[in-house]
Amino acid sequence: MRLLVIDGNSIANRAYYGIKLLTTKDGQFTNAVYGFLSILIKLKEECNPDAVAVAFDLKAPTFRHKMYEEYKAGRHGMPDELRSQMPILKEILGYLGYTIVEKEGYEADDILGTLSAQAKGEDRCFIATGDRDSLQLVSDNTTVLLAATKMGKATTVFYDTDKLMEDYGVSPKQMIEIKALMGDSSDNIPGVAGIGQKTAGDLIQRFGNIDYIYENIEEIDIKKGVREKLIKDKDNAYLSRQLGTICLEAPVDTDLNSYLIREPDTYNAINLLARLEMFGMISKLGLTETDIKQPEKAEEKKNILTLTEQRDLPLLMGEIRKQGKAYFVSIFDGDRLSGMIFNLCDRLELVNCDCFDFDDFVRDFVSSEMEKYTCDVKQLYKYCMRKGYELKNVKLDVSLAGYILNPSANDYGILRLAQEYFVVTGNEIECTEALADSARECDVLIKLCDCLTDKIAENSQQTLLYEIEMPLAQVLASMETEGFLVDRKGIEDFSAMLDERISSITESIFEQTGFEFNLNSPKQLGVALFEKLQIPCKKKTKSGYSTSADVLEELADAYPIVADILEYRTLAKLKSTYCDGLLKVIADDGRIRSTLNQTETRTGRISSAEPNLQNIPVRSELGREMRRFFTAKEGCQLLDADYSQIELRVLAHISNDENMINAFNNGDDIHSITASQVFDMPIQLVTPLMRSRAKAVNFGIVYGIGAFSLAKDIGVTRKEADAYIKGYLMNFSGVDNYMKEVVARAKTDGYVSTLFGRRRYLPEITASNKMLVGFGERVARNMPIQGTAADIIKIAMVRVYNRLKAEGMQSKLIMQIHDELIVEAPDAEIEKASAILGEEMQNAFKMKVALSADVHHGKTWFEAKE
DNA sequence: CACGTCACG
DNA sequence: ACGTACGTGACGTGT
Repeated sequence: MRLLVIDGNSIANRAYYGIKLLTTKDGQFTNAVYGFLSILIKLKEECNPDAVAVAFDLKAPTFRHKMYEEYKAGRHGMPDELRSQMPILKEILGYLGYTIVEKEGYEADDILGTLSAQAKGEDRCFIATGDRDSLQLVSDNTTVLLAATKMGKATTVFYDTDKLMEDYGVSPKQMIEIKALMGDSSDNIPGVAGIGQKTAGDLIQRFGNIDYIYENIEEIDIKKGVREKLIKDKDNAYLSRQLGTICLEAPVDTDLNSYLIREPDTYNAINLLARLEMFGMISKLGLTETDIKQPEKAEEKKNILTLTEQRDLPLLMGEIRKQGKAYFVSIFDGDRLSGMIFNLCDRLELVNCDCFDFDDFVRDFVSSEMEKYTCDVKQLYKYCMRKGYELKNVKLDVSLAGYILNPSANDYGILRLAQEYFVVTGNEIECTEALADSARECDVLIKLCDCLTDKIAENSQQTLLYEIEMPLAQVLASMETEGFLVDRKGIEDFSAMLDERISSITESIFEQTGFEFNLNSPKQLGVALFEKLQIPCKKKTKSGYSTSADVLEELADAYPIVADILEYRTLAKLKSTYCDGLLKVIADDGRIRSTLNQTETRTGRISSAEPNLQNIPVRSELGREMRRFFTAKEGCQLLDADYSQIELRVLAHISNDENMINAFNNGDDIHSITASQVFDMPIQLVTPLMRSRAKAVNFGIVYGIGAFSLAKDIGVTRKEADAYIKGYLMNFSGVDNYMKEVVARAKTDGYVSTLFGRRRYLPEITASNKMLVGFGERVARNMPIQGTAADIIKIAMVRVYNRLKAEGMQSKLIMQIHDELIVEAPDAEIEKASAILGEEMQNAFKMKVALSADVHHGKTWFEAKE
């Protein structure tokens, strides 16, 4: 028999500290469980055991150990975030078929020792632990697997007697002798004061054990100081040996047959893992839903995927219509719709467009009034737009519903959502491998829709889902389809110009250093600047010197080379990301089509990717030039409208701060007003410096503020920054109250929400890690503001899109940059479209302060930004 | 694939 | 004593 004995506490500890904190959305920490299971999978592969015992500490708090516990509680005690995971870990291990061993008054170590001693006659015994204490248990047939984390990757080192001799130069038994001398602070074993690992190892290698050492203490060849220390702590050495010897006779079940791996309880295991939101782990552990023996399931439903023949399409359409609601998934192969699967309750029906032409069917289906329930509807909207079909009456996109219910996930696919919301059907589907996932998606779709619809109603998030996100999907589809026309030649020329400037600045830099290196490597740059050139280093990162712009800027005046490097960075960024990056993605028609993600951000904003058009340079003069290459097509102009101070206006509204509301309603410049109030002087006397500091304070408030960071940002002392914040919160007491309230609510509810009910869960806000709590609090202060602003511009987008369409105009919304919308409008429509844009943005939502949006137009984005 | 850096709101 | 503003995405290096 091959026996694997795991030190449960030690491995859980390694897992907990080796993996960043993870939580489910309702706040249950899961990282230790996740890490433990990952290690377990690896161990099983490496050891191929027949029997597994997982040992846990269960120590009675005796007097001696009480001190030890208290000591541990102060320094290395088990944090609550880990403690809460232990029962769950034990539960899942049980379901997976492993036996847990624990005994009142004994540590896991003792159980490892006892079972390994018991396994003497067996083929092999493996002990898995993170703790070097157990190395004394190594024997001819007992191998200790030491789990360690190197560079964030879990590694195991196999210790047999040879390896032990190689690393420590001693036998397993002698490990105890070493410990007797060096002690172990984490286990409260005193050892001999002043003797560390090095000396202890050396002594035992030379003399074998402490008995010999003490019997011959005067004769043996050791340094005087060492001899004195040994004599002084002789009692401690013997006590330590006793304490450090692992018990081999713990009263646990020693019949190794009791630890044979059992058949897993798949049903409970999967359900628990799903509750822990560890969906990937289910398959990693080799559990599959079809394995589930569903105890309480009465109906023996078996879904069969049938292929619709061309001639049966009208029949299928009739059947869907009869059902009233169409539940379907679309299968895309790139931009091509390669098939659709419909859920007809008693079976799944595949319409495979590779077999025949089904354009007519698709057109009839999408443009029918049938209620449609599906997933990733933006993709289908885009397909329909390209084909010139109208997609009507989409009732639900489960991805969007999932995102509204919890925006912190990374995957909003049907199968993951089904697991998250316990929609497990276990139906077997007969179909080919290629279609398996789509078929399973379609299979769970009805139940998932019902479940998510209920949850949305429970949370009162109907408006958000049905009035904002669902209609927005179509708007985004249209924007993605339109794309943004760019001037390829312009970018190419700009790129060539940058190239020349980069060459010359590179040359100049290497002339100054006297040697060449890779300027793009922060590592090499750090070495060059701070070692070879001896420039004083201001800040370090975990992997070396920091060479970020804020550090370099401080050095730029004193060292011309640093200024050159900053310029190089600017030019290199412009060239690689903005010139070369964009040139790569220009379509044949000269337009760039970015993907606008609707389920990406935790605040409700949309994000833009491949390429990201939401971060085209604007702040620097040279970078801003890029915007000259984003243009309107022949006969059109770009309209650019941006909200003025939308986040601060939102803050004024939701905090109901009279002072701030009045400032906005008077049409005052908010940063100047803030300055005049924080610095307590008439607005006419506010200097530009004061205004800019006040502006930073306003930003800080929106971001959740800390005096330290504000100080760093505006270059004043911490104390001054603190005074600014205090002054701010005194003057804007409504804001002060709001900030306190929102944090308190986050702590009681576990989430914060926007004016429109968009939620973000903040499980970390009740953690014991102070940094994590601090982060949670800042997010709690920021998300409702950023998120409400995001809600508002989404409403505006839907309304602008619908108005332009309803009025039969050719103007198209083509881009959104968080508080800014861009429309491409035919010259003849400029005025009307501008008016629509401005009106819809300003009227998107009525608050206690009016929303204000400025609209400008021009041939290029550069010109349209006034 | 993670990290450092930097572009935007 | 320590680390410190919110939300994103892309590029290049180096493990």
